[in-house]
Amino acid sequence: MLDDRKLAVLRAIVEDYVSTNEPVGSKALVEGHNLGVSSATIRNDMAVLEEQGYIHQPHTSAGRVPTDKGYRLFVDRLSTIKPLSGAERRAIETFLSGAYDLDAVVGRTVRLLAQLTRQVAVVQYPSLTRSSVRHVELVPVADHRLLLVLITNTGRVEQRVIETPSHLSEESIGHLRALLNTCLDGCGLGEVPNAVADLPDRVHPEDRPVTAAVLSVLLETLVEKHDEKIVFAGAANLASVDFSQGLREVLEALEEQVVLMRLLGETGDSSTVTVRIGTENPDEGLQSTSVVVADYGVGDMTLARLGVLGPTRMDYPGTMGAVRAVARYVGQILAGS
Amino acid sequence: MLDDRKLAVLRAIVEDYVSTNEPVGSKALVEGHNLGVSSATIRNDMAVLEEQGYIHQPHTSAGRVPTDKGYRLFVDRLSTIKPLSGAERRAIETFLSGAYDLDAVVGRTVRLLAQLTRQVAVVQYPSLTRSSVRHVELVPVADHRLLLVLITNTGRVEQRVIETPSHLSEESIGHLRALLNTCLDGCGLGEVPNAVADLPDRVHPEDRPVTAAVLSVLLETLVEKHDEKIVFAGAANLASVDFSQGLREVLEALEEQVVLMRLLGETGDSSTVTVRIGTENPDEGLQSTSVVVADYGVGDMTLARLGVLGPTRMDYPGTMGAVRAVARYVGQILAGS
DNA sequence: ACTTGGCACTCGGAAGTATGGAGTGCCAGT
DNA sequence: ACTGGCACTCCATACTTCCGAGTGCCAAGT
Repeated sequence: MLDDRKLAVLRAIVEDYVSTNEPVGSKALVEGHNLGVSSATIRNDMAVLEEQGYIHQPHTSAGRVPTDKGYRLFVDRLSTIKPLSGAERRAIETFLSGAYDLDAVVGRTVRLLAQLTRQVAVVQYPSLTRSSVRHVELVPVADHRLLLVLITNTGRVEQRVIETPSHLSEESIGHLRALLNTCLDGCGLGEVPNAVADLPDRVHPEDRPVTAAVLSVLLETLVEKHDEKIVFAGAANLASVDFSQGLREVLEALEEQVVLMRLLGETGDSSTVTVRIGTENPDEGLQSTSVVVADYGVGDMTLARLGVLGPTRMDYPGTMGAVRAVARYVGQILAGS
Repeated sequence: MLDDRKLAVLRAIVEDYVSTNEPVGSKALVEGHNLGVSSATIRNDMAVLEEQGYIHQPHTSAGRVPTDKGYRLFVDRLSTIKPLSGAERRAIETFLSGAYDLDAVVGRTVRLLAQLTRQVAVVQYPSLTRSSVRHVELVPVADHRLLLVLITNTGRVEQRVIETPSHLSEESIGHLRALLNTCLDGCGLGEVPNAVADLPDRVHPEDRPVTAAVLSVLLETLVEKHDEKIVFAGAANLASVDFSQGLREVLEALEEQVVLMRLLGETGDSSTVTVRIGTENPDEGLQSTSVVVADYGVGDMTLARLGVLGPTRMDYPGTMGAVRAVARYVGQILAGS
């Protein structure tokens, strides 16, 4: 259906359009990319490509612009992920290595990715559900108040204040703490409810109400924090692109946690980097943007996702390279901390 | 210099311009606000106001637009802070009361304020330096690793991992924990360095290296977190306003912690709400924006600031009302938690 | 000493009118 | 199957015109 030359033409169109932001015509193509044929031939090829829906001309007598379908083909078959330059790698390394806690890691990552790609970066915090309990701590902070601190193996720390029905002695607290930790050490967060089910029966009867209160807060915390936290950075980069009136919508979408969740959504197959182009996006306001997403994690355990959002007219190979590289580095950093 | 009628004219100009976003002419003024004089008189007044620099005409034969100086006069002498409607108050209350931890409080506050004012909201986390220690916790998480958790009376929780030079027994940890807490309970964060100065001498000699490590991390944490955390929301609201090309700059400024810090900067006098208009702003990219800032805190202790950023052409009375109200509610919420 | 109606003047913005050129589609020739 | 040539389309730009909102000023009125 599409011979090699037509594919080459499509690739050339995408590349030129991405770099110039102007519809590209047959003449420019033969000059810029030595295709070895004349502009008339190219025009014929372009006519075919247009008929198949890969490119589109804004008006008669204008050059061609890739369609979403055209970008899709380009990403799937015509481009290879571009590895980062040495300088960029070093930049990533130094930028990320100074991070001392999870917030810092995520914060730096998102800024780094935004800067590297000159687009909007989105990073999801490591999943709670897929991580496990490293430690539970109970701290009395006032007479009828306990602070519950939950530390996961991914370095995430959640804390909640518990109002206790009655006063607790240091001893009871110590006992409860010990119990909790033996029950839960290394326990996957999903299994916590089961693991603590019989706890109330194992404490001194008069401590049961307190235990129940603690457990209910603990379980609540797990449920509430189940929806993952997501941050973004680089919104300023949107301003330079000219979205046809859609800028406001894009910004609005970015501020909705739910939309961001969907945005990183299912990373389809298990390939390293997933790309969602234009109308392939679920959200209404993002129909003229593309998203490049990668999983990140420690070892072969996927913890969460990160990605980049930009106009469909985007440097896909470069962006994919940056996203992949950053995802890897973050995994390493998390593993080492 | 400026008689009452001229002030009334200025007020009318500001109000009209804010609501219509179009330069306002003498005719529109006499029609909209019953000033009791003819348009010719108004024109004379406007000429004076212009000469004094309170208003400005974009081009000959256009209406007048307030200058920064004009807005300043309006804010200082011509307007009163507009209290919120009952519905708005209730909205604030229900929206904020569901927050369970500091992150949630701040997160909800910033979104609420953005929605209420339809502008960009900025909220600073409660200051660490002005708060005090409620509890310090040491948790062993691995063989040579301790987690230090610092809980302040404002509900803020900081955690850091400590690499210890040698293994610590549960007992030593318990001892150290107890020591730390007796030393530091209720201690202002600024006084921490003094309070712990003699700690190494009070532990068992063989625990001294570990103690030193813990203390150094503790002090580090205090220093690092000294620069306050700031979040913003509502960037989408910027898109609806038309900044003369400056949108990108504004977005960039918003993403710089440092700039945000300066933005909330000195709340000049101790009045409830401070307004900084246009070129009064320190930052270059924000010369065409105004900022409305208020302190918030518990009782009469100021913890931090929050505010709103928008175009100089802004509904000052309404915005000031919203900022003041939200600041008060946040204080209440923090006091109650 | 203000205020007012009248009037000439200015100038930006909208709407209409050329014009140039980039790009196309098609066709006949190699 | 490719190429050069050619007529055609139509967007972008620049230029002109024109309308009207708004002004400043002045002379007359209170």
